[in-house]
Amino acid sequence: MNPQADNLSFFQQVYAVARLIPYGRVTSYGAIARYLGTGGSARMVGWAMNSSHSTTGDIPAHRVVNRNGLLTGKHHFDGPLVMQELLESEGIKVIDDQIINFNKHFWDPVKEIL
DNA sequence: TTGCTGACCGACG
DNA sequence: CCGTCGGCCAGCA
Repeated sequence: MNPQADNLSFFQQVYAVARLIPYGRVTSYGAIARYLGTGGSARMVGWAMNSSHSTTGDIPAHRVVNRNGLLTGKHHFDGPLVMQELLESEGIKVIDDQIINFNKHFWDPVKEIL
């Protein structure tokens, strides 16, 4: 089979969507995974973010949180407080690693991107 | 090469 | 309500 059957690899697709996240908005790993059609591969989305530091281009990984709006991956940044600071810098309130009004800031690629 | 782990999610009991 | 399990894919020992 052609490894290039699809346009881009799974990781590349994740990076593409992550870059499309608008300022002051957040999304979840599962939402991205669902948009890619993988659904259950939500873990790979997080793994892709882990490799995002290796990729060229700005990947707003701080705008990607888990389904609960919890900053689960904050420890993977330069510091455990970097993610929260970045979100607050964009007008998103974060208390105890939990995004306030998460639903209001939530950005679903499936609904936003057609 | 095989096996385990991982920034998750949903279902089941 | 809470604990547990399976699924998905890629990287690493």
